[in-house]
Amino acid sequence: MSSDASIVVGLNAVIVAVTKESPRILTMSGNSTDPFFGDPLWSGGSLDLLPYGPLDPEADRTLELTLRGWVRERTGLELGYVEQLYTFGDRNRGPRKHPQEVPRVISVAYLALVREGPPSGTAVARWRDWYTYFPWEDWRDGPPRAIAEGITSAIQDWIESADGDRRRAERRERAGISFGLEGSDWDPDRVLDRYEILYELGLVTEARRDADGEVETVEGSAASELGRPMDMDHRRILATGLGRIRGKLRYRPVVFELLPDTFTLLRLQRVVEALAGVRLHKQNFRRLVERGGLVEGTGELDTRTGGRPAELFRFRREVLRERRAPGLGLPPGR
Amino acid sequence: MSSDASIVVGLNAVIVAVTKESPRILTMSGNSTDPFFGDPLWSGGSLDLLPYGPLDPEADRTLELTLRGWVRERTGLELGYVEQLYTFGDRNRGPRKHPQEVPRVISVAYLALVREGPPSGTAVARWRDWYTYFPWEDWRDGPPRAIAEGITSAIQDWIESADGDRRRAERRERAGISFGLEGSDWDPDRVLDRYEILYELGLVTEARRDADGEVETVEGSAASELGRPMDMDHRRILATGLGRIRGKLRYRPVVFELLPDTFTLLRLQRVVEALAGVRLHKQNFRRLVERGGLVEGTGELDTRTGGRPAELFRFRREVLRERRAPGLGLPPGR
DNA sequence: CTGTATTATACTCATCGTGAGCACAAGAGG
DNA sequence: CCTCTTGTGCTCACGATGAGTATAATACAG
Repeated sequence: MSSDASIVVGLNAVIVAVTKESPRILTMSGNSTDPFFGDPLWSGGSLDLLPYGPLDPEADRTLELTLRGWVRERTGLELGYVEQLYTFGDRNRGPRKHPQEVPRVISVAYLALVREGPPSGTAVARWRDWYTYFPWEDWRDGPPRAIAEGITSAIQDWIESADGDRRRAERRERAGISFGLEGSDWDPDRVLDRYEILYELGLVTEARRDADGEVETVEGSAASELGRPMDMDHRRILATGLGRIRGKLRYRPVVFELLPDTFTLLRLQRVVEALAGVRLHKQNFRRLVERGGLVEGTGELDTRTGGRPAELFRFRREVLRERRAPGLGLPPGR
Repeated sequence: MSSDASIVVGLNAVIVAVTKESPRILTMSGNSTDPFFGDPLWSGGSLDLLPYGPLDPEADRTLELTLRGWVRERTGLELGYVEQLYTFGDRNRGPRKHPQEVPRVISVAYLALVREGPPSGTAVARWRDWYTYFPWEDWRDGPPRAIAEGITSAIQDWIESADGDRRRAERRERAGISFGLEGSDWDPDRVLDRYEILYELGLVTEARRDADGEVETVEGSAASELGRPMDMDHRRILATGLGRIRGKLRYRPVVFELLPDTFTLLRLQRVVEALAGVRLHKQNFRRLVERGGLVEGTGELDTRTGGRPAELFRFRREVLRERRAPGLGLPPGR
């Protein structure tokens, strides 16, 4: 039963780190012919890819161990927090080049957090700021240009162009919830919803590629594109990961996986803001984090702050036992 | 790459309904030779199973549609809310009967909610109260007997029997968080954590089965067992589903998928309590639900309440746009 | 060595959500 | 008519949260 050879199972990884105030993910260029990572037989060509590894049925006992193993081997990175993200198994994921020749691909995607460090292993991988792929998700310096120029009006057109009042209302509601229009707040977690709407609107390259057959985006061309595209459905996977980590921040102390052992409170805040794509109130953030028992001061000070020296803090692991949902950041909204 | 025939991909479903105050899941008896559901070639034998269906690579476009399709076909049920739960792919899932002959099985598990109704299709399926499988999870009438008689003391023994202070402290912490001992609250969501500890303790049948080779549990025997066992790792999958739905209740209005169009507030509360396994404060629940805009009254009254007639309410879908996390129930704790 | 910029940290205040209860309303059944 | 049962409105205390003011401690320019 279903041991048909036309099913392929692989693992994908969204590997996140934060450098300074920039959230980064590990990607590989599609041109690489890395024999282990990638090798996208049925992919589009030169576009970016998420790290990919096939599943060896004889290999490690668990999927997670398999993932940790090949990431270590190929990049030298030791993954900290790892969680399963989602399993993608729909047909027609990616360009419809030779639909009939393409096997059914089941990708089990994982989200992983690492402390920053250069990729050092055998793979051709590099860190990129994730807002390169999702420029409309970064609200730290006010509404992103992508939103102001184009997205909002494109959405209005899309709403107006629906057939009938009912469909129009549906679109209005959906867009409103996702993009925080008409009374709704902009919810940082809804990354996937937003990407999918933009896909439907044909505003991301992948949409046209999947529809028209093939659009080889040369580096630098299509300057008007919304964000850097990825191969296959990897940007969708990335959107899923981004949304997941933003949600997780609220109720699990996962940020600390991205930070060194000790850090100032501002550093912590900047990392949270980088992930959330939103600015936070400094004093309240401090209160939340200290009074919530998430951190404890080491007596030491960091003098490289530029102003008054800041105390260095460390994560209090005990908090896991004490509080139910020891997360932080991300205002709950209305 | 990995199109090896020794990988098998299938779908599992945790299908939930609530009858009166009893949360139920759809299970099948392992003895059935249903040609579609089940047919557990490498399973243990007579134990209960979750609905299972192989993945046909040629079939439906998405995994979720495949699932909806075969559930409709075999049980006549139209699934409401469906979400992907987790993908299980570890080796050695289930009895080690013939380890070498067993293919690597990747199971994509889904959580689905339905309004109650008898299974009517071609499959040999039946509803069971899920606390049959997890008797220690039902705190609606105070601490469950399973906790009082046995579990607590077994955990104490387990903690004491660890090698060294460090390991002892680790076990104490882990058990404390999971079972709400020593200052921690009992968190309804941690269903999987608890099941895994009981598994490690050897208190659930599956643990001994997996270790010893084979323990065929005859109906009625092993009265001292903690809960009704299931085949393979299906009880683990079920625990995952139970935990997920409890967590989801907090921030998504999923309960309404289990209720008829109109209902009294007490009915709603009972359903939430059934899922959460915890009693809630009536007046506050009412306030939460009404002032949160989750429901709206229809003028009608239900006179079959036993006391004063209660107003019938309906779910307000608009709430999805208005509030960020329109969930309910489950006290946040400490 | 003085002022200014920059960051760190303490404290206040209004508001709102939530846990816990009291009180009363409106039916059914003896 | 009394009592039981369920439904519904309201209060009160407390803690979490959003927003802002004030002050401390450093670097650096002039």
